[in-house]
Amino acid sequence: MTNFKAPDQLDPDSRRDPRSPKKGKAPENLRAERRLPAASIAAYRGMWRTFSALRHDAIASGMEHRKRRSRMKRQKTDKRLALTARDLAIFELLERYRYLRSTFIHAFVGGASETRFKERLGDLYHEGGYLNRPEQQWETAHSRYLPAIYENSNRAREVLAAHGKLAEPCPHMPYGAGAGRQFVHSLMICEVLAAIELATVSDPNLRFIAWPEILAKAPKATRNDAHPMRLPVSARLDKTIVLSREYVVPDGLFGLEYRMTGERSYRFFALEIDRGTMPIHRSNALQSSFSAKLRAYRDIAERDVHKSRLGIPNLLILTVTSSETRKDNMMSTLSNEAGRGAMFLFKAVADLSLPAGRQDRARRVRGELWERSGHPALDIFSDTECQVERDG
DNA sequence: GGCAGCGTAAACCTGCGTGG
DNA sequence: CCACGCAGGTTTACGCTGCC
Repeated sequence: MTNFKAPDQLDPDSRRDPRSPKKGKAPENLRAERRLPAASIAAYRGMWRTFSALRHDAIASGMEHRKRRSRMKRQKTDKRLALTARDLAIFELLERYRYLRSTFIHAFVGGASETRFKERLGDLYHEGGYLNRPEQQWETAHSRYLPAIYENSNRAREVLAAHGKLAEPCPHMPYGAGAGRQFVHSLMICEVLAAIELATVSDPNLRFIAWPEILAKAPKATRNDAHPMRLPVSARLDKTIVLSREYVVPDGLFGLEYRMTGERSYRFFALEIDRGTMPIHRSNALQSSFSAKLRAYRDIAERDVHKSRLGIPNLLILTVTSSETRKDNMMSTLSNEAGRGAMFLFKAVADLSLPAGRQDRARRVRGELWERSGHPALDIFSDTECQVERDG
């Protein structure tokens, strides 16, 4: 049986190191949760054994040595599980980023020991069933050597709902049918966005602006739209090019707030993840291609769609590709077309699914500058060249 | 009421075994 | 081959009981 604490019984201070002195007393409700009727204690005194003691006895007597559980299949051992505030933080994080590896989750919600943290994730998966390990992750060749990928189960969502913390799912990570086929793509969106957000959390001069905040400040018509992230494109871009697409939906949309100087400045970004599946060029402009997408974004910028539709002052397009060659091809495509080259930023990121060794995956995104065609490379974490905007 | 002792729980650690 | 699971151990906090 899991020992699930009711919403009002969570220890708000459970993330602290218990060895460090705690200021004040524990909340009354927590103490109430731990209290047992005196009669029960008297009845059980002397024969009441802890779970771990029982487990030690079982092993000592040679009755049963517990086999290592499969990482791919849920297997309960009836270990007690009391949810903590940190567990809720994990659930909240996984509502924002549908798929994240254990190392990313640890980087966000903390804990002195990553090993111990992974064990906790294992408990939330095996014992509580609060987390899932999506099966698609085991299909890739190196998956066994990589930190496990987690997502929330419905049970985690029920807990969040009980605490009034269940937010709307992010539109680029839909929970609907068919989302499974987009697993690798969705994972890459999550990892790139999470790496960028992680790069900001340790820097007091930076603040990550997530999609819900952008949407909350968008014009009313957009907020009421069933597909607010759709950015409408002109049907006819010029006399010769007609695009089939009526809108572009970025893989991700986020902002960065810079506080390096007294004034706050902002940049907003549309993220495009390219896994090499879409052709860069196509002779037929009606078919989807990377260059058609670039034209669509250029059209959006020229008509200030980002301002009218989302209420954001600027928009840069980040394209993350899987190889240097492909990135170079994309950038040369761009150089053949005049104007607005400064808004397109490129970075080739080595496959995030491959073993990273000692290298921090997050640093691969933060580490280098973003390249531009015909313009100097840009550090998106620095406010140079950044438009200064008043807050709000 | 105050305090010591005990039990429980939840953090932490290192070291080693092992599934796929 | 590597992350994860597990064993064994420590530290800290807190509630309960019994004693003074």
